[in-house]
Amino acid sequence: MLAKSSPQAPFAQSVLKWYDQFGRKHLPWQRNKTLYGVWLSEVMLQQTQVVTVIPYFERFIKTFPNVTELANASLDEVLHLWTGLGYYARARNLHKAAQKVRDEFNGIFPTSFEQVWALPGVGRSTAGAILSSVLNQPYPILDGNVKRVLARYFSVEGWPGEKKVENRLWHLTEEVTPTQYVSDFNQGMMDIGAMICTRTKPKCDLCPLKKGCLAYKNESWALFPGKKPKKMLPERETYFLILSKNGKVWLEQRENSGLWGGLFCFPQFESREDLLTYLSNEGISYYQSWPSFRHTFSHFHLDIYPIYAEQDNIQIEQENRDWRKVMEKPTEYKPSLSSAVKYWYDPRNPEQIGLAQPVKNLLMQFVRNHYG
DNA sequence: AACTCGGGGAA
DNA sequence: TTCCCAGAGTT
Repeated sequence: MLAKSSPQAPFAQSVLKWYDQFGRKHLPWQRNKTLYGVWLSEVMLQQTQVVTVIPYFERFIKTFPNVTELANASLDEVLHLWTGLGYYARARNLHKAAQKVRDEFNGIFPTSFEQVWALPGVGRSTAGAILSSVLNQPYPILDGNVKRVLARYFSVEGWPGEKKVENRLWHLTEEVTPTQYVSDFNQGMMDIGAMICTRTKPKCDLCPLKKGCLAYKNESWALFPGKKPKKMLPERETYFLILSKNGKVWLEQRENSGLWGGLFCFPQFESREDLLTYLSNEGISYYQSWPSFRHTFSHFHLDIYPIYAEQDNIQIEQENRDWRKVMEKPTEYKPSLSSAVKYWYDPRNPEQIGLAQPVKNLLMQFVRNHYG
């Protein structure tokens, strides 16, 4: 649980000395450190690179200067600011945690490890990162950087996704983390992982830890950490209906869990036939297929087939359009999402809502075609 | 223990 | 293309 090493131990001392000279000390969340700001940055940085996070962090801090303002915002506004960052459960948990701090801690961010760990979206590593960074509390961390540094230094075999390997790495980071100067040490470990002990072509000649590093000694950095067993990503397909009405577009809000949870999306159909049947039943006969594209998630490929249709000025347009015959079989329309909220989105006057990245891109395409 | 959850940078 | 990133929650 707690750090164990002496600050004078060679490992800790090497990291601390290197950090003093070369470490990163001016990232946006490192100036005027607060528990709120560092918590926000740590959640954003989960599975997300620093350069990607920076603009999102700046917007969040500007919009929500403190945890209470974040708690009092609507979830839609939070998701709107999170749009494009991915892993949207982080945003939902962030909002929930802010309300917990507001309601249970009187708006004061908690300072005990157990209380911070109990916040939604905060695991052991993130809790340790927050409290060590801001308050210098002696908790070790274990993110992707630290895993890579330790796996190489100690030649830890196996993929860190396996529980056994992860437990071994947690034990090692406890052993190596000093009981003092933990803030600088943890930041130093992450900086070494990000700047020196990189995934490919590590700069071992510049590494303060090369003296005791087993991978350096054996020239085996490429073997650590062990790789995730790769498997074929399944392929799925979906048909987006981009239905225009008086310059607005029909969106549905997805349910608050699962993929793109809480975000707004075009109505989806499992097949082209289903979509065209719906249009037919609505008396909409003009449509056009937009170019399909592939959107890849962490666990499957999604081939998206956008179909654009409009239902304004139908009678007038009727004569100038290249009409197509669509299916006439009457079928009940089943919403693609059971608890979906129907919503007419005005791209000229957009509400503060969350949009999945491909939806956002298609809406930009719509605006260019329709207005521009 | 295995699965679910995004999007993008880098090679 | 493939890998993986300041991981956590659910089943």
